[in-house]
Amino acid sequence: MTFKDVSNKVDFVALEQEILKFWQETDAFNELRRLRTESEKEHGTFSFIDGPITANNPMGAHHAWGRTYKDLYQRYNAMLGKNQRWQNGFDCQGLWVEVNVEKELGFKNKRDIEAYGLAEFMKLCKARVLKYAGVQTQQSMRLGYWMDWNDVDELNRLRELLLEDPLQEVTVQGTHGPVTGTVEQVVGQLGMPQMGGSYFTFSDENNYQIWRFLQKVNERGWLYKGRDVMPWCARCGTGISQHEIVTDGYHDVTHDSVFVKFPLLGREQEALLVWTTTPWTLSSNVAAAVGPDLTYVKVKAEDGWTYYLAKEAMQNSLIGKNNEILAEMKGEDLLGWEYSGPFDELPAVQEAFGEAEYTHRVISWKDVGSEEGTGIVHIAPGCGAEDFQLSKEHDLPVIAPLNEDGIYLDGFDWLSGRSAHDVAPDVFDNLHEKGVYYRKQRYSHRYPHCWRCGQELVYRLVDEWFISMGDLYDKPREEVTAEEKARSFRYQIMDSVDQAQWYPGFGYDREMDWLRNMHDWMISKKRYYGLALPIYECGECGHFHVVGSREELQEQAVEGWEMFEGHTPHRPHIDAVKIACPNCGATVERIKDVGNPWLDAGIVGISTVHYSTEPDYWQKWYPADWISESFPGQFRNWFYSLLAQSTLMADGVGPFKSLFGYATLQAEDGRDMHKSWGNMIEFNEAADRMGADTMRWLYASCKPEQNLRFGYHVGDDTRRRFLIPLWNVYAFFVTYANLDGWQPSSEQFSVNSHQSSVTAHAELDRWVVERVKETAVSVRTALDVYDAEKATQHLEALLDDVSNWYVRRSRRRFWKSEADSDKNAAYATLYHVLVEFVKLLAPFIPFATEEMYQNLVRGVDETAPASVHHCFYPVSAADALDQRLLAKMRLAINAASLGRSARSAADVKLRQPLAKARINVGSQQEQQDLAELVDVLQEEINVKEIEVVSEVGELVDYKLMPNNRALGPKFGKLFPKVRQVLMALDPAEAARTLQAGGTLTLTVDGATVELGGDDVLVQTESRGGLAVASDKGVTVAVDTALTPELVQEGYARDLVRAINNMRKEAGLEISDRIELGYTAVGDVAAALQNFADYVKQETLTRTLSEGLLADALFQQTVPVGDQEVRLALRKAA
RNA sequence: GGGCCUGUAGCUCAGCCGGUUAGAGCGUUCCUCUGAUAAGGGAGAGGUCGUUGGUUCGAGUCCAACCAGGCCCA
Repeated sequence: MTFKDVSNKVDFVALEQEILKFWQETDAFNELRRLRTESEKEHGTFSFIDGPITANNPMGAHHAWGRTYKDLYQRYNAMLGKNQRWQNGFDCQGLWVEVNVEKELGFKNKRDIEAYGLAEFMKLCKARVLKYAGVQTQQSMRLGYWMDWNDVDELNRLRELLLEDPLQEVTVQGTHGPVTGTVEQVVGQLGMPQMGGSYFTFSDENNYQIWRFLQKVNERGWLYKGRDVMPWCARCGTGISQHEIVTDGYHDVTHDSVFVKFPLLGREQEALLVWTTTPWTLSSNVAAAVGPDLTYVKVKAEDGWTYYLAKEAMQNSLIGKNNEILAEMKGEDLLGWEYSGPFDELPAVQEAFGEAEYTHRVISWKDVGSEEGTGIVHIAPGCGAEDFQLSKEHDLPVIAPLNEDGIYLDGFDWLSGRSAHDVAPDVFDNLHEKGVYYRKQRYSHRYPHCWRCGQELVYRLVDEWFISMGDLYDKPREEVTAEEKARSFRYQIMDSVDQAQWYPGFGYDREMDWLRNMHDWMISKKRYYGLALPIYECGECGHFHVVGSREELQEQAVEGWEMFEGHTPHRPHIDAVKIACPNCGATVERIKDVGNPWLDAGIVGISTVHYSTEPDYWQKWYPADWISESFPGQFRNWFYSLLAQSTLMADGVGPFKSLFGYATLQAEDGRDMHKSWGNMIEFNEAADRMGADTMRWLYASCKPEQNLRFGYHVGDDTRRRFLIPLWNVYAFFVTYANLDGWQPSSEQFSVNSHQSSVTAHAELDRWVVERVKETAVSVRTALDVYDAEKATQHLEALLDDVSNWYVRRSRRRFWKSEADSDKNAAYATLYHVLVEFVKLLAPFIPFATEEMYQNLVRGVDETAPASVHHCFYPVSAADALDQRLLAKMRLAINAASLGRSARSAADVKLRQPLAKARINVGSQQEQQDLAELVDVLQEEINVKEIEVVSEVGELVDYKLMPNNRALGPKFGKLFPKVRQVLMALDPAEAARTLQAGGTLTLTVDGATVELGGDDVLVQTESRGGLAVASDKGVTVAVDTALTPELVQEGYARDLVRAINNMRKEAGLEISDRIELGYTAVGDVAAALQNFADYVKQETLTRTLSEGLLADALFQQTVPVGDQEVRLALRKAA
């Protein structure tokens, strides 16, 4: 036996596990790396920089989508011979890790962390990262993702040792030998050249490169400390940057909003009516804003008060119907009016107003509208971003009420010490007591929430560190001068965006849109576990200094270095180091803030390609040829930070040449996947139930720019549509090749060296080989522009042609017992097709293709590459394809399909032979092709004769249609009448005139109109009584008249089918001979006599005799024609 | 509040510069083929092209408004 036997009942999941073991045992990935190091000289490199995955949880099905693309294109490029870095990345620092560790420890807020101890807390954060890096590594391998993965056991060992004691010595196996150090030091070197494996953003190198980046930012004068009102999470105790808040952060919630009276000074029972959705901010009210152009009214209300509010807001605001309008005025008429505020009794308010010598007053703000609220807006500059802006314009005092935890500071009387989140009811009561409460209202709106912990945000006045994005000049980009560009970071980043190809194209516009609109980048976070911002702000003189490296810090350190020595640059140890202020010499400590996590992810374009240590390596791999991530979110996150940091570090050379983005993975019900909704699919579950190849084919074949609906139903569909038919072809080949003991010859396959003696078969062989070549061309073309969807379509079309035409048409060549040149050609051809097909498919479905390759190729040729993934991708010249042959066979496939369709329309089953089919095609070439294909078509359509007719009118009726596109513009309003007259003509006659090149002369409204061939479309439609089918210029008609001979032959075929079915049910081998007995009368009996040879041959029957067999192995009664036939068989000796 | 996208069969989606009778896949019903088949082939049923106006000889396609959903930015 040449090949390992293959069952057509395949368990893909079990097979994938076998292949994983095989790859591990043969060290297949590392062998590929060795091979590509060698082929690099000839084929060059493919540089991929991985966007880090957050090492915080197990992977979901959505991660597998992205990782399928990443693996697919890396494998494809490997098969092009290109060398690669194969480095995966883990995102390791930031709030998400902290939040989860806090949860595990049952912590409520930041104070719990401080009490627990920073050093211990950091240790747990790093350990959590190592744990999930291990989990995700395992899962990625299960997907078939080939990368330079870390040994998962080693990651777990480091994690355990770290938890035990970070300062104990450890030795691990590195790329060029053992690496020794404390556990903390070794973990800090993960992913570095001496260690290999995935990069980890908590590595020393990553952190120090961000230091260098921030130093450069500062050198340009773009780094500054800003005071602003920012969205703030009270639970996490940190500001949330603009990058983080949009979309993900907004949720619909319902709050109690309140209408409050702001009594006007010096007027009795007169007040501004003001509305707010955030009652806790009333304590910090400073002003009331009106729209200068809005119309306001003075209203005598039912409660005896006189209110001022926007006219349009009356209905939504005032209680009752008996409110009398006393006067109308413009908003600007109210400006400067003074009022008493709702919390004037609070010490903090009195202090702020006293210092500023200010009273509450009405100010103007053009953005005030009257659709919501009262048209008079409560302004609290310490509690709202727009309010804060206004305070700068109008020189208003700022009252900031909250501390980091969202608790009222001292000076707010009864509010002090309470959380802003739950004071609303008491604020209402308090307003009531003071007589300024009007009413409350339930109000639903989109309100920002913390993207990590889910709590509602508040707006809080803070000091944070920012990177300036620079001016946005009010002119087209091409007019921005070099000097202006040098000042504005955003324009430099735009230039990097220009340097890349964006797939799909709208990604370019989205990124540009973000760059035009983005604010300065807030990079600080008042947290613990993350990048230690290397900013040293002098308490004496106010100067701040940025340290650019560990070495610089050591040089400048004046105390605390020994506390830090030997540690990774994280809190708390880094905080011990103090430097001398370069300006005044005072001792300065690091600001306590850590960095925005997108700094960690964005620097990897620099830090992972040996930027500072190996310039040659850096030059070789930067910029990346390709990066890929999911679109939503990444324009303002990873794409943005990668572009920004790389552009500055690489002096204007953008980080990637092409970017491929894809949309969002949804559940089959069309909703986002959420654990709590029960529609979440974990990666492991999907891989175990569906199989990784199935997932990969599903992902590769979908439209990347559209949201993908993922689930087990689409999985089943994908497997049935592609993997199973592919496997069946493979199993068919192996089954028969083994039966025949066929084996591939050692010389290179060529059609000529394996030519069938049967002309038609030789042509079929040549055709399928051309189809493979054609597919290789189109798949390469698609993959070269990252169009996996198109590539899979070509590959599916090839499978259809191989399975449903080539193998089906060739089946008998494999069955027959003589081992002649025809059979050998069939084997050689199908073998060649399968091997090439498997290579074409290898990047898409690495498991099944490996299995097939091992059996088909490696099993018979020990000199072949050890894995299909070590092979080169099939290559063909597009201009050398035999287009004639391809078109000819396409015509045959098309005509056969139409023939079956015509039979079906006439309700004649395919087993019933018919006398004749008539076929019409347009061109001479096609007519000639058809004439050469009559044998094929006779078999396919099951007719005795094929007649090629040159005149389609013999098969169908003509129908005339106006060519609207031509006639519409020509006749305009007259067109309907022209159309009417045209339709009234005799279609057959008119068609003949036009086909002869003549023109039609019509009389329309007394005028004469000439219509030529371009003006009229001649269509055909089935003629009543004929079985006809027509498509794309091909028309097939079948003659459905039956003769007794045809009927008998049909019976014979029915019997063959029934007998073969019995053989199968009786459990006979395909090659077993049988003896057969029957009882039948009339036509059926005649059929068995007249077609005895045919029946015997088709069923491997030695003797066919009337009457039932005495010791039958199997017998059955089957319906044939209108009678029941009794059949009995036994195995022949 | 501004901007963008989407709305076509039960489901998922095509539909070019406005042009004839609006298509495909899945599902469904019926038929058929099958010694590679967990497959294949054919036919049928299934549509107010989100709504309302407009432009035009002609609108799924262009324009306007509205409705619904999504996204981006305030």
